[in-house]
Amino acid sequence: MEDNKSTGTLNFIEKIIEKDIENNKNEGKVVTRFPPEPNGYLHIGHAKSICLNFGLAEKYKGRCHLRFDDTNPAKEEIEYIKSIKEDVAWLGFDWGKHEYYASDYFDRLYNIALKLIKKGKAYVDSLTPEEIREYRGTLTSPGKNSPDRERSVEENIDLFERMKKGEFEDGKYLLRAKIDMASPNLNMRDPALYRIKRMTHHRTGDMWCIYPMYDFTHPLSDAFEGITHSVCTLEFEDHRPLYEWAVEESGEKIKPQQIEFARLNLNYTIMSKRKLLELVEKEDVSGWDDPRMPTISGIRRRGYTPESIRDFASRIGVAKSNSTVDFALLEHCLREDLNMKAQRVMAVLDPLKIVITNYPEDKTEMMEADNNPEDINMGKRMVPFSREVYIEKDDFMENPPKKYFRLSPGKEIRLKHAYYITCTEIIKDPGTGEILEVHCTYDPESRGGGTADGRKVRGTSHWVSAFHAFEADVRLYSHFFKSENPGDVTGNFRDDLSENSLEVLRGCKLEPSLKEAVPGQSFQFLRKGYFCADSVDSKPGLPVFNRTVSMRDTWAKLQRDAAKNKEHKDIKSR
RNA sequence: UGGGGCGUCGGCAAGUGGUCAAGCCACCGGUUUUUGGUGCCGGUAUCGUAGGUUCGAAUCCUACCGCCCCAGCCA
Repeated sequence: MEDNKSTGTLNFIEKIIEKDIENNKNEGKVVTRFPPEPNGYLHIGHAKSICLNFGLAEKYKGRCHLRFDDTNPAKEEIEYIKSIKEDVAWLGFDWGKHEYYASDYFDRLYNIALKLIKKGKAYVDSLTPEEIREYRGTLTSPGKNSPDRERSVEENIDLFERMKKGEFEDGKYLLRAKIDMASPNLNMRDPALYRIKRMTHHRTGDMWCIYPMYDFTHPLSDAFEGITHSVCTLEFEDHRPLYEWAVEESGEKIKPQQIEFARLNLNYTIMSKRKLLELVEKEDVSGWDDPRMPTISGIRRRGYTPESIRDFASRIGVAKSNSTVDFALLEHCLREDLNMKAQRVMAVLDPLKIVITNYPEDKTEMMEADNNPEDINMGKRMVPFSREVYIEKDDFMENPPKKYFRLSPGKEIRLKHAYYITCTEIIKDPGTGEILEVHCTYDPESRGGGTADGRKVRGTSHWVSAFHAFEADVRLYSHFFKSENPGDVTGNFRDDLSENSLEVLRGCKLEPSLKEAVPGQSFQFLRKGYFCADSVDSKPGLPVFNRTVSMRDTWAKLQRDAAKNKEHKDIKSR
């Protein structure tokens, strides 16, 4: 991971590594790994871990392995492997030839298990799952030894081999480590090493009837690959003694060191694969890549950039305290990145027609517009202007409040890159009173958006020529959950699903250049936010846009605060 | 009542005995602005609590308090 952006201070893992390098531990090598289980899509929390592990390898000139922890055929699928690889690569990391599968180690793992049995460090247990639980004891009382604990080595070997051959039904026997049933650490009370699961594995097929447990597989896989620093999340802290036991007993040369850090929590977001799967299965979302999902594929489709995610990861830091990061930080990182990169473009999402009465009816002018004022190298483009244009409905008010400097009767505003216009008349539906269109006059001297007399025009609106506009759907996304900590109150996170996290706007008026938008391409819709052509639903010449994030909007915020204050006053005066 | 962790500004997070307790996000002011965007300037903590050690402690010691994780043949 990059240094903490401004200060270059090291996080606690970097400190450990630098000390290890100083002491020439592992000959100064740094090898990390990202070890997903292929049973779901990666999410932003995984991104933190990916950036950490690959970042560490980059920083210390080592390498980072991508290893699929595929020891449980009941939950894992090929589809997930594909998506995981895509997501890691999209984030900008390259594992090169170091793509591994725990299932590739099944033979070696089996042999080490045999070795443990021969050393008297493992035994085959015939207790039922219920009995095992009873024998384990509780948090405050020690467990007791299984009657099978002193089974002879010969008998253990025989039974284990027959487990492998598939002679027994699932659950009949279990290979357990012989450690200490009285350990205050429950993980050390003779943990399971191998269970019988007569099930087809997505990679090894029907070759195996027994599968190794995580606590056995993980440390040994690390050791096999020469991992020096095995970085995982806090909940594995208790497993560390077992991790070290396994590495030690295996006799492998490299002794990887497990280091735990706090996983990412984000407010307004859930980060559990189980819960995300539930959203997919119950069709609360369109799929794993629904733009509201915190999955990497979801935020990618939403329009987030890999750079912004990496920046986010570097800013949140790495530590051991359980913490919840403010979603606003993620949005900030995104805006900062897109501000420099996204082409500016004009799109009217909620159109109101403006007729410029003193502008020739059949005239079209091409107005020159900056593609990005932050980067002149992005050049300019020409935008057609004509007698009738659309502006946003909320850029006009018949009876404006104080400090409203958009269009209103008698007021003059600037149409960005075009002309000053002054409101002269409001045309309403005689029946409903609804505003149908607004008539204005323009100042021909203000072409391009300024005048020689230098008069100040405070309001500037974006616009689209009615004649040249093309229509498209735009999707507005907002927080998926209405509470910061979904499920906090009722215990069910789905109760906090926001009912308006997706708003589809039909027939938005877009400037013609947008017709050519490429799926996945990001734009700044001037004054509205950053939008991205949807990579699934866009068709050639007919893009659909997703709002990635809105612009910061101090005016809207002022309005909200004012409304809130009024509400409070109303309540008080009652 | 067992074991393992964690407690520094509203949210992250530096700091590991010695000038004013970094920085970022958020928030609040001001300024610039052909995006009420961006940029720029400024503002906002005495470190879970209570004792102790010391000339001096967020940093050391003691005792409390609070929060998280662990009793899958899941990872």
